[in-house]
Amino acid sequence: MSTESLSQGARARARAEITRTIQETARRHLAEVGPAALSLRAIARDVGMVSSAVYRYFPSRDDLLTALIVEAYDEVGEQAERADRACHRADLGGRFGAVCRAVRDWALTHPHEYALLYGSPVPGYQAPQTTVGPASRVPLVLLGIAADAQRAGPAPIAPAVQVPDAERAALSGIQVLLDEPINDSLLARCLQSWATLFGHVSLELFGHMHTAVLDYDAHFEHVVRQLVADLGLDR
Amino acid sequence: MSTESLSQGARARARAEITRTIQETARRHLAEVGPAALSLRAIARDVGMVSSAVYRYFPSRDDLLTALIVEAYDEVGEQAERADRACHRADLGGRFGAVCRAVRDWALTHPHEYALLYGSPVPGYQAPQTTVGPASRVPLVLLGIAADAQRAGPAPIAPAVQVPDAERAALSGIQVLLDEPINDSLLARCLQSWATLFGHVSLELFGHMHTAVLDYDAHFEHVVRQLVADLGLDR
DNA sequence: TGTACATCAGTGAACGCGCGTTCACTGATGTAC
DNA sequence: TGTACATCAGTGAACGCGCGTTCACTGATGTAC
Repeated sequence: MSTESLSQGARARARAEITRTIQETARRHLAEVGPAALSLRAIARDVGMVSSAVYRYFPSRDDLLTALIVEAYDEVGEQAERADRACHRADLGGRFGAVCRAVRDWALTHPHEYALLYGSPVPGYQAPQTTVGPASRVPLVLLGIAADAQRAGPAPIAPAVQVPDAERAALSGIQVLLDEPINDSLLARCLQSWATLFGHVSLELFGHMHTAVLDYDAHFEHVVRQLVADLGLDR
Repeated sequence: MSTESLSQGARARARAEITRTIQETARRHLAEVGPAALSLRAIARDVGMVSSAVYRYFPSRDDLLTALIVEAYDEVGEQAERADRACHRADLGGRFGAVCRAVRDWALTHPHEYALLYGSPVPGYQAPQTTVGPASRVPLVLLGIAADAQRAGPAPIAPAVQVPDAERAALSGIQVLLDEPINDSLLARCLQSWATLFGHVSLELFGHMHTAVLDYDAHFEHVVRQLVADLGLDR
């Protein structure tokens, strides 16, 4: 008998397991039909319950959605963190590229989940505070690389436009989240690369590069290399 | 009597007018409830018809959606073109910035339309060939600026990463669409800026910059200025 | 250790709603002679 | 110019479907004495 079952009792254990089953089934449905067509009734049917029984586990459809969103954010976040960790700390360009690739790979293998997180907001759904932490994992990985770059000393960084006061102020909200402040020019570049990364993935995944770009992989690789150069990470 | 009414006859004229009314009503609904909640029945109700009557004008919900998509693409496209035209031809940086601002402004004032075009694909909907032309208006404006930049002669362009053969090949699909080829390095940068632009707008509009970036306008302006510099348009 | 009671998972029916699409039909508008 | 016929817009009912959520209830599992 595991500690878990000892500490929980059979009822609580069953409850946890069924909650998990429902969420896994929901996740499978999400992957197959997408966020818009996700149906509590269909999930219940698939689990083998009557639809009203699901309410014992999730108070509403939105709560189930929240669970899925958090799970998905955690998944991309972890992929990104793992990719970062697998690189030598000093290989800043390698780390940045690995993170970008991890995000894109996850998106390509989980298109509907990606759309749930980064596509159109689900109508009527208001994301609760719970999602904020998981949602910031990927950005934090990118910022971590920027922080290490700064710590490594001034780089032959690509000529960056001067940061005006307005932008400095706009970025101060991020600065307070960081252990030590990042020079604004690098921080701005970092945010810009964040937009480029997700912009590229969204345009690709949502079909806007169709017929124009012939080889998505090659183009993405090139863009990443260019971003590394622009961030001054290729030393 | 207008030429239109003469050449068309009363029935055809009425038909055109009602078709327009339906589409305008649909557009209003789209702006209010978003693509996912768009309902043919609700539109018909609002127009003052029975739902089945709409089928005299649009063979299916998807055809109505296509009309809205084309209309929206044409709208952003025209805004972008107009913004470009309003600048001095030689002011390449100014033109690029104006186009970026036009796209973002349109997105901010038409969030649901933006989501329809650049957000998650509508489930079950397959965009027909008709949308391709209107969809490429914005990219073509950006490419036009790049072409003019090239025509203006070599620029003190920001150090660009060398374009490998794979990327060159990936971009050849765009080259054939252009009047005269653009140097691959600039073309790659141009596509990258396209991703940054739409990435920024999507992240902003879909709520991912919340609490992190404090002043969206200021940050966007800075990113645009940086893009102009990276593209070598600030001469 | 055994019994009485409380807790809780799951049922099944119902509420109230909405959707896209089809089809036979009516009645007005246009067309051809 | 007037009449017969064809075209076509719009109606209203129906098909068949699905959804999220509530609620009174049953019966099994746990808890306290």
